[in-house]
Amino acid sequence: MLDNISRFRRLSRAVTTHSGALDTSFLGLGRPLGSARVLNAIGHGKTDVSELRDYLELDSGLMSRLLRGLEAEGMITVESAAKDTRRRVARLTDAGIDALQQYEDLSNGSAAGVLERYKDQDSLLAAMDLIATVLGRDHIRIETVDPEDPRIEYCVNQFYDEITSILGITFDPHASGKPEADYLRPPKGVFLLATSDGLPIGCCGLKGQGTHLGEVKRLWLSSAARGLGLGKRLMDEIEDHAQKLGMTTLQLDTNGRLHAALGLYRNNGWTEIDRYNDNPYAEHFFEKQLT
Amino acid sequence: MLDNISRFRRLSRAVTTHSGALDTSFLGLGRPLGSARVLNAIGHGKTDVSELRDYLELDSGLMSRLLRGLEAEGMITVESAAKDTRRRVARLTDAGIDALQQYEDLSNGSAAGVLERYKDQDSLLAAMDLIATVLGRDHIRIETVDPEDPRIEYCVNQFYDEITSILGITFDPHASGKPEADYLRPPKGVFLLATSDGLPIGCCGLKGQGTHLGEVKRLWLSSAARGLGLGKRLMDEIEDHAQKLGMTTLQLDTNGRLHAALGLYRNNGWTEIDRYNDNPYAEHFFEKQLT
DNA sequence: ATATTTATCTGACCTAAGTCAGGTAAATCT
DNA sequence: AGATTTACCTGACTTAGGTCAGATAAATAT
Repeated sequence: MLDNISRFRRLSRAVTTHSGALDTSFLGLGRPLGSARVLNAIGHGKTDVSELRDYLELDSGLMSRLLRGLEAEGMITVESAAKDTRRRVARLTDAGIDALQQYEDLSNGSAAGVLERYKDQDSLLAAMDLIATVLGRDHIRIETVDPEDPRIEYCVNQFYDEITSILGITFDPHASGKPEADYLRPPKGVFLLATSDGLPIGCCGLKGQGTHLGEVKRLWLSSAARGLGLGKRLMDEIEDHAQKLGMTTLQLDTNGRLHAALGLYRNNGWTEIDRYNDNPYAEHFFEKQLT
Repeated sequence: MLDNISRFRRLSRAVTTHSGALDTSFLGLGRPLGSARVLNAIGHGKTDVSELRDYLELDSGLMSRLLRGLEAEGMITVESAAKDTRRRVARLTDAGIDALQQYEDLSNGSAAGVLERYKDQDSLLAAMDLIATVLGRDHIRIETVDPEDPRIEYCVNQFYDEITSILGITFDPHASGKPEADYLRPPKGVFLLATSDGLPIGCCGLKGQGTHLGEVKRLWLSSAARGLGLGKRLMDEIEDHAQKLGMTTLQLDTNGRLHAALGLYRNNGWTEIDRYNDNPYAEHFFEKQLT
């Protein structure tokens, strides 16, 4: 009925109308939007003036004037940094903290209003994650993190949930040989986390023993991140890290019902080998020589 | 990991960044955003100056100056209306039509870029439809339309597709007794269409024979419109129309696997009755007395 | 016919937002 | 130590966007 592009524009309209209404209510607090942005940024930990300028993409002159304005209002104080007295650091006063809270209340209220009124929040949130991730696909970050980082815990739990539902069984992580964190962090291994504007959308671990042999573990992609080539990006980075760690051969196991994963391995230089462990959930075993 | 409200705000950021980029490229055509909005509005049929003012919510002074600017640029001409010479009507010149086309190209290109780069367009579009519909839930319109309206055809095809996939069979609309359009339009019956910002999201037909007995047919809700109480709204309006058409009893048939529909009927005063037709796909039959 | 209303325009004025060219003082390089 | 760079500030200026109080002329009401 509506063509695809109209449907996209319909989303844009809905969201911008919604956040336009939010801007208007922000203005209701009697402070121009520019000052409000600065106040909010300071409240969210951007305290260095240079950091603020960078984050908000403002000219230094304009930035300076906005800070003077907030200072005159008694919302913030600005002091020179101890280390480098050229740098200046902004801090919220008590009045500033109150004002920030008003903004938070407004914006939470407006977001929460939509969410609370809708019955099936999970699918609504999943739809939001998908769209935000696809729109921001060029800004997906991959970083190395500690295997015990809470974001990794989140990813791995998602991973177990999916395996449980796909395999239709109660999956016991310990039965598949839960890798110990020490083997997944330098100097033996590494853990990669992919995020899109703060949301964890994928991970992959490389388990090592200090030998030439490494094992790829816990490759997971959020449903919001499928079809963006992120699986390949993660695997490529894992291989780079493996080489830097002195590995020459990588192995992994997987289940035949994880079609996307099987395709990824087969198309990227992995060859199927015989079973090399007793993981009851694994059916397929792969190996790749690093050159 | 991220709380729900952060996930919502993440979507807002992604969309507004995206349309902010569009605004910036609009500015690349060397015309301020305000003039661009006026030009686009005129191009989309808002030709009366008062209509433009109303639509764009601009002060008459500002409107006037923007029109003078576009006139000086040679994009539009403004003439007095024939009927009421106080009213003025704007019209695009050939140069204006060209300029409008540039804006259209930009905005189509930017939407199309996102869509084309993503493999699973259908689920992306479905996610967009869901969010736009939920955000715009207070602006859902229900109107009576002709049963042969192309938008109804679209809805009914969706309806058949869903039945086919839910029942796991090749559904033959004729076998379920395709109702003839004449029985679904005044004076015998009626057809309702629900739209959200132009997108058809639901429909319901009332089939009549000019007697006291009516039949509810083809109640369909887009997956984007579930959980918004739209099913009940449609049924309530159908009952109102039925009473105005002199009906006292309504009937309908449905399949047991359409759980949401069964729940809707059971919770809204319908009572299950014996089979009243030979529709092979129907398993449950309901009746409601109008008081 | 006169008074009132309506549709638009004009001029004067305002604010938010942003640019740009220096200026100052501290930090860093050579 | 002197030159250069960095971080921030100030003043002068511009543009977009918008408000408000009339002015004008046509349409409508009495």
